[in-house]
Amino acid sequence: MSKLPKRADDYSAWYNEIVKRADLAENSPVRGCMVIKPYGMAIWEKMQRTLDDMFKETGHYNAYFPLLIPKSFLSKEASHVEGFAKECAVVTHYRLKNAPDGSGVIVDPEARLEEELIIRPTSETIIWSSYKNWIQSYRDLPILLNQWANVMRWEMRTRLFLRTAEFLWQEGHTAHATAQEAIEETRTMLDVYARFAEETLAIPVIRGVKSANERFAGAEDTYCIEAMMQDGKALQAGTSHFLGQNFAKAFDVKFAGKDGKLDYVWGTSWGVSTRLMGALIMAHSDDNGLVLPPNLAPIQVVVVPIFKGEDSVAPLKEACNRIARLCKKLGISVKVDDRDTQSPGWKFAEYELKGVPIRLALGLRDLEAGTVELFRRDTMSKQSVPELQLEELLPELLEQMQRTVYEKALAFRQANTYTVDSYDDFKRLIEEQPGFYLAHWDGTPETEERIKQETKATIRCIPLPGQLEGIAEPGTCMVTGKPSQGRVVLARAY
RNA sequence: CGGGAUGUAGCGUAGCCCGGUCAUCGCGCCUGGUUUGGGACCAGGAGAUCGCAAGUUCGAAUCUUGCCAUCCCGACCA
Repeated sequence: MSKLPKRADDYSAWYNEIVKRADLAENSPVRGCMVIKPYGMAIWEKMQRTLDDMFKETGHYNAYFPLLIPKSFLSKEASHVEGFAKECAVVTHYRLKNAPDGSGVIVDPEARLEEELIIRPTSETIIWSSYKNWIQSYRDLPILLNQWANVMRWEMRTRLFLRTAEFLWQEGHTAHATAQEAIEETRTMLDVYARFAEETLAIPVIRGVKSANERFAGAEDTYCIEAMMQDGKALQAGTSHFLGQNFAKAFDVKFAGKDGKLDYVWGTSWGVSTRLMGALIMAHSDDNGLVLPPNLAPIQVVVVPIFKGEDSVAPLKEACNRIARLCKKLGISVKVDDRDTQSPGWKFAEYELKGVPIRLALGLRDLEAGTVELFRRDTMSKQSVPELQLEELLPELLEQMQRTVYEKALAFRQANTYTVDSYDDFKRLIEEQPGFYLAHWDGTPETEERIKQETKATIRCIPLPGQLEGIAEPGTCMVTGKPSQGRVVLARAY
């Protein structure tokens, strides 16, 4: 097996190769759609489990709504349909038949649907059509639902995990009696996402608000978490929307308050997708392959025996199994790879490619000395440790590695974040050194559009208070010189 | 969807310009043996209607046209 492309030579080739070689996903026969392979799915499942627990802790329940949405639903909220119309797949027929000329099957023209169905690009509309039936009184509120689902957006250019036509995600949809409560929900979920990104994915994020141009179609406000990838580009890792009464009005969802007056319900929606897999890869991995934070690694410790002659097999296997039992006792996911069909060197390279955090190798020398060779993936360093110390060492080390991976990503972001005051400087610097740029902006969509046209950079977010040092002071817009309340984050983005 | 490139075995490739024993090589795969402290070695073997479809021709991987897919650059986007 040859080496991966290097990040410095061709970042996107490196990304594409790592996804395939680490056995995460591959392209399918269907344009823009991916096959998520078992190892990739195992990582996604770990993300799901952690998030799902966090949603439940914050009072949410799971539900499931249909894949297909009546076409008429989508058009009820004007800006929503405008945002999604260009990328919808449509079901028009419900039957196939044999072609008269025997060439296969064709769509039966007799079986045309009365009303065409849209494959969901997101589920606000179908969910709010149900909420209309579920909500009459303030006593029915709040409704706090989440669903794990697939959605489809007919993208022009796709990349595995980062942008696929079909992707897996979760979408939360909540309904509230007051604007205040809905806004709090929006912020709570943003916080859940930020904690998940930082504690589980080990990716530092900036919490912020989107500018009007970048807002979700149908939302009053879109909050987001923005992460930096190793090529200095930004990736939106999660969004939480305050929907105001937009969908309640579109679907006529009213409730009677304590005072007996009817009012429209306030809504939120929030989601993260398999795109997080892309974020995970691009935030941490290196030229040797994946680097997984221990909290997400399907295999946290792999144990590899190094055989030497027939007589060494039984005792080495026994020692490996002894270590595996210890790991299980400690709640560490472990795999013993005692195949004699692959050489130790092959296995080393393989598990490095797959990002297994810790590798323990042991041969006859170790058996005699009572040691194992311990390799950690994040630093690519080896040391010999007494087997008896593993019980103490492994949990400690996994925890430490989780922190190290996070700190490395944070240091990278800090090293690639710049403050800039002149638009000419910005235009030059964004070419020379990709990263986050903190600059003053006059708050108008026109200026934002101009920056985007001229530099391909966008306003990633207006950071929430306390997110970044020294950006809260007022100043003047770097483009127009008009007043600005504080600095915003600009970057080129995925 | 606009501009560019590519498509030959599971993967990476040679051949294409100058149609005709050219389907080449490496990895991987299978069998047997020797091995195992950083992607082992030797011997033997299997595997390809040269992306798909039409056309030109006595003859097409090679020339022409259309389509499909992938990658890069734009527009769009989680």
